[in-house]
Amino acid sequence: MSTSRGTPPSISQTLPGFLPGDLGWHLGMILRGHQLAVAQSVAPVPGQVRGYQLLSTVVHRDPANQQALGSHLGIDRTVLTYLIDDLVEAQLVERIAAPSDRRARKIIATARGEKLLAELEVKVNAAEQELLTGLSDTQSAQLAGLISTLSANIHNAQPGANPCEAMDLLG
Amino acid sequence: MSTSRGTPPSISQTLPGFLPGDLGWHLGMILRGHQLAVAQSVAPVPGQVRGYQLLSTVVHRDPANQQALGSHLGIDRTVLTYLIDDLVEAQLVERIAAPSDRRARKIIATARGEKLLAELEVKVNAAEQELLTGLSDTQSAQLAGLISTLSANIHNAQPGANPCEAMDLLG
DNA sequence: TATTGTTATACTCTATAACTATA
DNA sequence: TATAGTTATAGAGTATAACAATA
Repeated sequence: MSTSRGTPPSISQTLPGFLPGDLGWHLGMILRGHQLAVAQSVAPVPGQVRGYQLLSTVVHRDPANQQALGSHLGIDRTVLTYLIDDLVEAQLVERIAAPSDRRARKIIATARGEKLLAELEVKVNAAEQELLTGLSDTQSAQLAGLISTLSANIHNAQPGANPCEAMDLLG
Repeated sequence: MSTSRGTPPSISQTLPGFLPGDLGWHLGMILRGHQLAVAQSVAPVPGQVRGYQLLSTVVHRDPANQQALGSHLGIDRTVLTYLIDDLVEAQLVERIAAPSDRRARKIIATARGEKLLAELEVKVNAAEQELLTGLSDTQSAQLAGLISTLSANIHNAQPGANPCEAMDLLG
């Protein structure tokens, strides 16, 4: 019932006490810690971390329409509508007609939104650094590289059901 | 407004395109990928990944009572009651009187629960390995070590609001 | 008085389906 | 016919408060 040939050691066997499924447990723990750490920083934006990520994506990645934006954030389009509504009401973003498709709408940041994002990024950056206290610079860089690689792999391995496939449509 | 002195490079500066807050974005992406990857494997257990993690925790970590179990899983006690109810109904776990405290109840796995867990662990292990396809053995081991360290740091840094502080009470 | 677990209630988040306007 | 976005409804998940039993 075990792996029969000389298969590579599973992640559950690389560390003592690392059980099958613990990968998800640790990830959930870290993600909760992250959200707790940045919650105060992103409080001025509606929708907690989601709202911050939306604003950041709009400014830095310039998605062509709401679908691309929602796909990147892993948010369903029906949920995204309400979240954008809140940010529009806070005068942080606005909807404009997409240049190539009259059905679609492009989300752009207002001057106020860009200014707020710049301020929040300083705080979020500090919160993330504090979260990583205990890891050396080398370890932090290793972690950043590994999770980038892994999320890219997940992106490519599940082209049908992944939450960021539409990022190719940016611009 | 930037960091004034020679502070160590933040994780947002260690990789191109790594923005403040992207740590949470990548973690969320990987966590969703993980849950998607193991969802089919853990389907026989009520409560999805949560139910599997509960069963795994009960068998391998033997928490003293429901509070310790819920703290480890990051589940509120009011939610835990219903989740345990479902697993009890499926005859995978049962509630027994805690030896040291007549208020508390200890959750133990039934023979059926232990047998099912052993079967599911093989599948979960395979699913996690597939999720890590693209990472070398060395990289997988690095990742396992880093997220273990990081979740332990989060555990220690937030003794009041962390979800696994009660793991000291195990046994 | 504080804690463990349960229950009830309400709130949030998310998923499903129907609708419009465009392609 | 298919797609982008909106809206409404229902469902799952989560949080708050009150309660009984025990420390």
